[in-house]
Amino acid sequence: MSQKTIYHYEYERPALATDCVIFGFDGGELKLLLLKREKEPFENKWVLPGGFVYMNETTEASAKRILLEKAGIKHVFIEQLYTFSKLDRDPRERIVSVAYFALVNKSQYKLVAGRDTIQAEWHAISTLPQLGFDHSEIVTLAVERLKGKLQYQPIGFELLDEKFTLSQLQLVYEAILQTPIDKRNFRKKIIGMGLLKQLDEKEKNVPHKAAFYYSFDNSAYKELTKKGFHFEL
Amino acid sequence: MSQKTIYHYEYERPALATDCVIFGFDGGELKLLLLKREKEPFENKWVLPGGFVYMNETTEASAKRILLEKAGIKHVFIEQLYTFSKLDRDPRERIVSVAYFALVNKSQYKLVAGRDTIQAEWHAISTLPQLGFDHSEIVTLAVERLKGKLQYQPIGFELLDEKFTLSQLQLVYEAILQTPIDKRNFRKKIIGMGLLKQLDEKEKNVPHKAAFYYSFDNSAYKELTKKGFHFEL
DNA sequence: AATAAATGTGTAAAATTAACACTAAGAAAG
DNA sequence: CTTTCTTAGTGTTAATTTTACACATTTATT
Repeated sequence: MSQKTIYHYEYERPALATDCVIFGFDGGELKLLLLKREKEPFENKWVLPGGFVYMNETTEASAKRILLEKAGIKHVFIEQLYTFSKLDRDPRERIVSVAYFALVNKSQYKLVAGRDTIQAEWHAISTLPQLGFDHSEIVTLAVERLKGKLQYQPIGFELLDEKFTLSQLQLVYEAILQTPIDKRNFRKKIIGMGLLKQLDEKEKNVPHKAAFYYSFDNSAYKELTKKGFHFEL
Repeated sequence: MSQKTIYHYEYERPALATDCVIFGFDGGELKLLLLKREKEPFENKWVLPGGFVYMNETTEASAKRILLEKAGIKHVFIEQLYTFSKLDRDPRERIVSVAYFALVNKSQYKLVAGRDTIQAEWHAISTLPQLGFDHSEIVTLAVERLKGKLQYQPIGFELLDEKFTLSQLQLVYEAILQTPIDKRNFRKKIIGMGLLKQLDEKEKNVPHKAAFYYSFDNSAYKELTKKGFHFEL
């Protein structure tokens, strides 16, 4: 039924792939979604979700497809990170990989344990296992980029529910920037920007004073951006 | 003598190339090195220097090779910019391109007019001609990135001679950031960082008071960086 | 009713940034 | 050789931003 087609080129070509660094946040910690490889090379090692780029898709489309196919994740913040091209980064053949990083509201995605019989798990950034290929390098760069980005783009809440408390948001910043932040100063600054809407709703069933929920006001952000505003924590 | 080898793959592969955005600075203006195409597609249009990635080189090595082959430029600041992968960015076939940007001391390089009989010319950023392929998009991103980078990494002098005056440096900042800067505040700040060595030498043959030359103190920068210092204009 | 836990709030000191103008040096022109 | 032109070099003050810091409030639990 399926006839094998072979493609010919006058010059040798590296294969082109994408890899995804998927960040989540939980219990005050930054996490990473990893897959366990079930084949050589790096059998039983943890790796980033990745795959080859199809001829009819951009690298970004490819990354999004991989997010969906390998982790069931869609409609999330995603951005190109860097292109990795060391000659021996894959022992099988020359593969150049365009890496992307994504910010996910972890609680919204139940891991489809066993999808494609691949094991997928969230790992705390601080206790990552050894990774296959050059994926440690990719992760290191992604974490750096995330740190930088967090400070001059409002992306912290991409890791949270649509409604979040200011304390939750502060925890995100503290976990990623790896530094304690003064509560009053944080609130003053972040509220002062006018990017958050305070909702009428409060937390429920918490064993202490309930906090108000906030949500990111995207239209306000767009307006301000148009006027030359630029976010900075 | 040369037998044509054909490479075949089980799956179709995009071709992989690099393109270089080469910045120079001159007469108070930011400039870009462009080549004039002499073949279809985009015959007689200006484009960025670029070429295919060889199997035995990383994309960065490829970009550096292109810098040298097409512009005679070597040993300069170069950094990966972004990977462009729109399906139709090249009308001939699918080519994914990893773009790099380089900062060059323009006065050090006489343009080898006619190398490969290709016309190479510096164009002011403010008056660029229409570019072939998706190169306008690449340039736009490169300029943005340069603006951002300039403010939190000491790279301004990459565009100048090894010895430069503070006024020259200020001009670089003003041209790229597109904003006037107060002379006294600029000097205070940049000198206060301790990254510049004042030399004994002064300008010569200027029709006014001669300015001292300075040079970037790389070892001081490394030391400071180790101690957690981070540059910010 | 008391306890425990996290929310929410303002002020003062310190540090940084922004604004601003004149003298000094050197070459060129008369 | 005097004047003119051009750019170098330099400090202070006000305004703004950032940092540091503590207690009363609310809610669930015991």
